[in-house]
Amino acid sequence: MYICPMYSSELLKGTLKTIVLNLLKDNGRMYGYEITQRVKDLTGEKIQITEGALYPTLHALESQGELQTEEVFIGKRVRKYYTLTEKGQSTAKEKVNELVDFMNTMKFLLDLEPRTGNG
Amino acid sequence: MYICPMYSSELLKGTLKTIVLNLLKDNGRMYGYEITQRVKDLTGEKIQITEGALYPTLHALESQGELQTEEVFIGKRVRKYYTLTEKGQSTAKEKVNELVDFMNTMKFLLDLEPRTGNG
DNA sequence: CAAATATACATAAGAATTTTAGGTATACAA
DNA sequence: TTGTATACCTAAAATTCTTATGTATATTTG
Repeated sequence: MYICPMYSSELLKGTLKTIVLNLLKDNGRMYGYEITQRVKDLTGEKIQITEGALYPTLHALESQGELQTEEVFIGKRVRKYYTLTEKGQSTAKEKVNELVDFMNTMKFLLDLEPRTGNG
Repeated sequence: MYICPMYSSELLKGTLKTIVLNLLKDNGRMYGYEITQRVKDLTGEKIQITEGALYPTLHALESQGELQTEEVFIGKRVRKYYTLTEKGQSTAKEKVNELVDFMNTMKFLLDLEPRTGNG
């Protein structure tokens, strides 16, 4: 039984930074691959962040001073852990508030009844 | 007193078709400029659809058979009214369902408490 | 132990969508 | 008559993501 189609990918656009910042806010520190798997697991595979989108985003957030990195060796492999900077913490809150506000606005816009008798 | 900043435009990405289809579903028929003004009014200027984004989207939806047009002269000016085709009506419902589902998934993803004691 | 899969990083070409910036023209208000 | 609103349109550039590819180590499976 096939249940969970992914969303048509357009919807995800613009939410990636918010997702990343918020996951790091809740989880302290995470590495890239872990983020992709966590999002996949938590959403029942409905949202799948591709590495081609994630890694450039992580690099951008780092260069903007939102994230800082810490490299840890796991055997012979390097794993790059990301944590929020102070700036990143406030940005995370702003982004989440903005997204919640946006979603409420969208619901209002979409749930509207046909306007009869008031316009 | 300045209250209502627009959303950082990234969030809007991917929602334009859904907004257009749903407005037409609720309002029967509308023309392009009307859509921009309606969205602006209904959202307190938080969401502003630019004409550069809207018109190409309307043309695309029409060429995909989601919309049909009707030209009406207002004085010397042509006004292009858009209405949903049958295909457009079912697409509108699908798109709205998809967006609502997506927003619920996002809220779940963002409202998560730090996971302590279960991993 | 060989092969396949999973982990883990990364970049780059191309696609899709939007912004920004223009263009045209009529209608109306100051 | 000058500015603003209405009403359509297009195109270059920017943004963001997908798809495809590359590299390498670790683990599982036959």
